[in-house]
Amino acid sequence: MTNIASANAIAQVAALIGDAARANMLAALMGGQALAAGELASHARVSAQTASGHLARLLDADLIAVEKQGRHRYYRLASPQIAHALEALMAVAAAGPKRHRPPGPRDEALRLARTCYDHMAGRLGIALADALTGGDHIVLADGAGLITEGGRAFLCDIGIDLAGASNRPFCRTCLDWSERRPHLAGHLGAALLAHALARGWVRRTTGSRALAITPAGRRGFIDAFGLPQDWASPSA
Amino acid sequence: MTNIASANAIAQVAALIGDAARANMLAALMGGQALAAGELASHARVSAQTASGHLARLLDADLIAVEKQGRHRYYRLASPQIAHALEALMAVAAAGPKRHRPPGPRDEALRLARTCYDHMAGRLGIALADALTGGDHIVLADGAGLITEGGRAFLCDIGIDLAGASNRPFCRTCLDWSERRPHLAGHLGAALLAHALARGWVRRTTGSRALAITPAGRRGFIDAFGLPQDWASPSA
DNA sequence: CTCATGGTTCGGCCGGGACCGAAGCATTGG
DNA sequence: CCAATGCTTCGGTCCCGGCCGAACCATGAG
Repeated sequence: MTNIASANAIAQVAALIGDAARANMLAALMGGQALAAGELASHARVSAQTASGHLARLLDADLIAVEKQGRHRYYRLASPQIAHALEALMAVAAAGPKRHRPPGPRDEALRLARTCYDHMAGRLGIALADALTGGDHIVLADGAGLITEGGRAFLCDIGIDLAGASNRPFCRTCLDWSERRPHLAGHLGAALLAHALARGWVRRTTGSRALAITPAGRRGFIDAFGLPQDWASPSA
Repeated sequence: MTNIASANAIAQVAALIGDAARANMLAALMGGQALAAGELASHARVSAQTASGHLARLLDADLIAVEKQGRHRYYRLASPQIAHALEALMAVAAAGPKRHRPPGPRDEALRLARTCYDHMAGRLGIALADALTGGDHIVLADGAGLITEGGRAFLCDIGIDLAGASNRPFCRTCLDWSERRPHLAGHLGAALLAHALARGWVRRTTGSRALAITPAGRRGFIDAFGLPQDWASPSA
């Protein structure tokens, strides 16, 4: 008898994620921004009442959190742990049944650059991970990585301060579902996205997880991180 | 419109895990050993027919794999990715709703030492992680870690060969659900368990994930890894 | 105050799927 | 060849839970 209580707890969480409407809502929230109930309803393609019911259940289970603002209610993922679990499920789903695997996002903009919870994904995310790895600034293991001493200095020069992270790099990897290769997540991934947004290298787009790369970004990423000139071209 | 195809794929996987009977089966398989259909049925407390149906669905989705042997059919998790996803869900479930959280395993033997898929968990797993971290043999980040040069030599001396892992440490952490602290998983974790089993330091117990620590193990762990004398006493 | 908008609650409908009894295959042993 | 064991397939029941229409609150605007 392995502990059946914990198995049942897993089942409850998984059952919540295991509904198409709720999964679509959670996937939308993986974009990293808080979304209003109505937006989530349209993402999931269900009516407002139905969405409300789903959101109440997700809220009750602490999978999401809510913030009231005027007559809107903005929902977001309750914790990075939730995002991590969704990523792991995504990896399983992508690797699993070969028959009906989604051929990745149709939208070219999404393949190029998008947000993934709180960091960058798509070819941009992968190019950054490759560049940092190639420059010996980070070392990637399976599922995670560490920042080297040189890498810490390098990032500090660029202007990315890994606050207080004396010996705790907070660097994780996340399997990119369009490119099937790992990109940077975790604390470092979030810091990179914040930095790129602050410098105006990328802009969020409304209604999509796609990131728009500005002209300054085209130069900035190449100059600062040493990305190859042709990093934006499809598939490595 | 974020990609709804991938969200639906997640939903299908999560829905499979999100049933109490199937979750219990998968949790049992997290012990790392292949189990026969009948054993899984009793773990899940359902009839053989019901279990068979569940197993067929899990098999169809490539969450588990089967090996026929005589008139038995032994099922196991299809990949470490599956185990990883289950771990992540377990972490969410444990951190989630405060009301009905399972107070951890009642069984003292499980709290002391048990298998977690292919590595060691419980106070033993945590003590090993702490000792290796304290000795600067590994460095843990959130969710992963790297082996230092000294650590590689140290492990090699003990007799643990990290075959071909030149610069790829294959070292992950896994949140221990009884102790709420990370223990070692990944390639290194599996190697440690294999080593302990080979030396006769621990033995698998039938019908449970608990690991029995032999007298040789009591000495071996302390001598080889420098565990504190009182590592087995409850909570650090 | 009154209306419009965003969101939630209530009630009833309905389908998917979990469950078990019974029967049907395979494999091993006598 | 027959019996026992382990597992799967079939058929039928039943209930959980997703869905929407309608009505009900809350907030902000005129």
